[in-house]
Amino acid sequence: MGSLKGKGTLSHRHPSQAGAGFLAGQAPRCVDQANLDMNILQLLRERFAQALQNLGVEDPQRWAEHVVVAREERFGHYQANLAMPLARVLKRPPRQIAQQIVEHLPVQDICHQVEVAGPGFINLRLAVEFLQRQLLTLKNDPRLGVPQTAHPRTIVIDYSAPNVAKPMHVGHIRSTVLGDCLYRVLKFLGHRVIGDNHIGDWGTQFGMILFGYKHLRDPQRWEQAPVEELARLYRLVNQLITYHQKRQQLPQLEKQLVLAQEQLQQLQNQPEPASGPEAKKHRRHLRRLQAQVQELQAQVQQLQETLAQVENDPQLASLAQRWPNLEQLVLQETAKLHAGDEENRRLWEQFMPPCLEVLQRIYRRLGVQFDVTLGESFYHDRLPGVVQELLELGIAQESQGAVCVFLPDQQAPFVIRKSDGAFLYSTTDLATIQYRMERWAPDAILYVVDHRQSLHFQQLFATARLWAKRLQQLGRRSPLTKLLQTELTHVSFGTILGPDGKPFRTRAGDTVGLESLLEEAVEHALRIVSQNDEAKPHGPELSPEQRRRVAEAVGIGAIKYADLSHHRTSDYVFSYEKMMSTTGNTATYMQYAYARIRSILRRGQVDVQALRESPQEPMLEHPLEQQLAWTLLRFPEALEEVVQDYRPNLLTNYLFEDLATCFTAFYETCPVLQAPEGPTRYTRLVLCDLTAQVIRKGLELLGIEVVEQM
RNA sequence: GCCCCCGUAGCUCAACUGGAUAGAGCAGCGGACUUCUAAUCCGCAGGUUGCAGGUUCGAGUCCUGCCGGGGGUGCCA
Repeated sequence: MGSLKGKGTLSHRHPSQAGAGFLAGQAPRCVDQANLDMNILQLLRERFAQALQNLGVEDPQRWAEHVVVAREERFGHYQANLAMPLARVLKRPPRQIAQQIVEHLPVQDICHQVEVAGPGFINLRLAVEFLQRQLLTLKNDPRLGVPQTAHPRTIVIDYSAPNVAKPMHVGHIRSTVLGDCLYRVLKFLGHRVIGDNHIGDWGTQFGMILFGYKHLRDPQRWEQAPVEELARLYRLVNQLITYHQKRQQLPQLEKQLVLAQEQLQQLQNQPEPASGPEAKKHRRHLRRLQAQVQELQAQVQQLQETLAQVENDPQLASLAQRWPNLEQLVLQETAKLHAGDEENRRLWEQFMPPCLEVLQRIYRRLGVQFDVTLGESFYHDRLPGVVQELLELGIAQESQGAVCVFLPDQQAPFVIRKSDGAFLYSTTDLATIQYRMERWAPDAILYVVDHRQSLHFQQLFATARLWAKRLQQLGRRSPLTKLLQTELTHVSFGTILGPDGKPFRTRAGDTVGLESLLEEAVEHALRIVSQNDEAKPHGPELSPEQRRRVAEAVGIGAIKYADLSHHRTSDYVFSYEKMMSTTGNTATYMQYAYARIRSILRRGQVDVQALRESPQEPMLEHPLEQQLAWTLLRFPEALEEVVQDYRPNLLTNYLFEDLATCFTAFYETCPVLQAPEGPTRYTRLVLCDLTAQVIRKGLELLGIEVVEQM
């Protein structure tokens, strides 16, 4: 895998933590046109397309997309803002066009009111009868109105991707949780989805445990708990290597600090320009330098602390002294593994199963699954061939001893083989694309990886496309040529921050282990659950065992929901308090809402199955009932939006802002069990049951569990 | 230096891809519990969409230039 230098903390795909941003994919997205027959929006768009076609408008489908959910309640349920732009094309007044569309619009069975407003907005109000009919179908639909797509695509999702030799940490949450959610949603919509955990099982970190095993192993611990021992060895070797690196860095860093301080001093002594752009520049420069000095001071201090940790521990200090060139030794172990050294291969095979088991333990707890787990080692054999082929095709060339791909409009080359002959992350990723095309010929490959790797993916995608294109030009038959029709998207995401607004770390500057993080969340949840249970008006209802189960769902759910409810490209602050707040947009609130509804059905001894199977059409009298019915019917629309830009927070928005809010309003004003026996009570029970089902399904698609009672 | 991303209420997000008076939720303030689980609900307040131009019937959204923040940048992943 190469040098240990560099800034990574030696984790696969997710080296550490920081910043925000994302790179848009360039190929077609997972948008599906003629998809949802129970999707009201889709239905209306189709009707608009018909009307437009009759009016002789070109490309009616595209224009019909201007039909959207009404921006405000007073505009009705849906609105169409297409007459204005259409006016430019048809060269007629927009109001007139709107009027004409309305006259040709076949929506009598859907809407009870269609009106033209303002400069040419078309506002649509759904008919109560329509809502009632739809609700009747919906209430016994296990898919809750979400049809299977008519155009299934094959989609590979590359997510989680931890390093096997190293414990998972906070940096793995987002990729794992986001990827899992997208996996669930796409699958539910009827696509053929392949979840691939591209683990790091062949890199330097393995060299570390090989070295550790050979020289630092505690035989007794190894006998008793091999996995824990390997983790300990990894941490130990890593700590020693880091020590040496930092030892080397310190003088330089100190020099930098002095330099920056001098510069600052100098600038401060200079007379400040009176005004104008010069003064501005001066101030800006000053600010930057001040920030730099502060940053450097903090770094130096942290570095010294890290060094002291080793030096003040006699055992660690002696180990550090014993192997001053540990880095090289570890690299040698890695190189031997790659070269097929018998002993290292044997150890690798011995280590892998327990390492995978550790990962599996976390995935089980998180409820995350993969279809395949093909790590770096799996592609090992392909790497020389990939480089060879790219050289032959003239896509790559030798430069300064390394093999590089020089891409147009990019100053930095894409290095695919180092000057020492070793392969890189880039090589493996190319081989992985090749393999995925051979095996699945996917329509899309999604990489759920943090935003800092956007350049890498830009280069990777460009290189892979170049490769496919050249093969096609040469008329060679290769599964790779299909890549030209394949969507390649870097689903990037921002950083999880600590309370200080900096990447989430322990006080010592280490990353936080994922397992302890989950543990703490569940503990926190247990306190909340117990507190609530004890405060119930008729006394506690949950046994200790039940409380523990609920706490597990609440704690894990909170972490996931916090992640998924934020815009994926932005950073967010990790806080147990916030994520388990009982008010607001949290899993806890949604789970509670679910439990509450279930409690109603339980208390009323409602036969849910009979309720769902009843042929009786609900009767929506109260405006809030109608509102709730409509919101329930919009579930498919929400999922469609999620998939459009791979944004789960649009699902959480729907569940909380639209559905839960609407439900509680209904719940406050429309008594359910106390309503007189008959259509009203029946309808309200149906609404309750459906809300519960949609919440449950929605949370399930987010990878979050519900509980019947809490 | 160069490249990429971001900037909307104190905070977290919307605004359906150029449409109507920029909307929600937290937090803040004021109300409502012998409850269908108050882990709730109702109301109030909160904005020059970082700044300045431009494109047009119409800009938070598109273009240009600034300001501010983050990330990346030839052999880490």
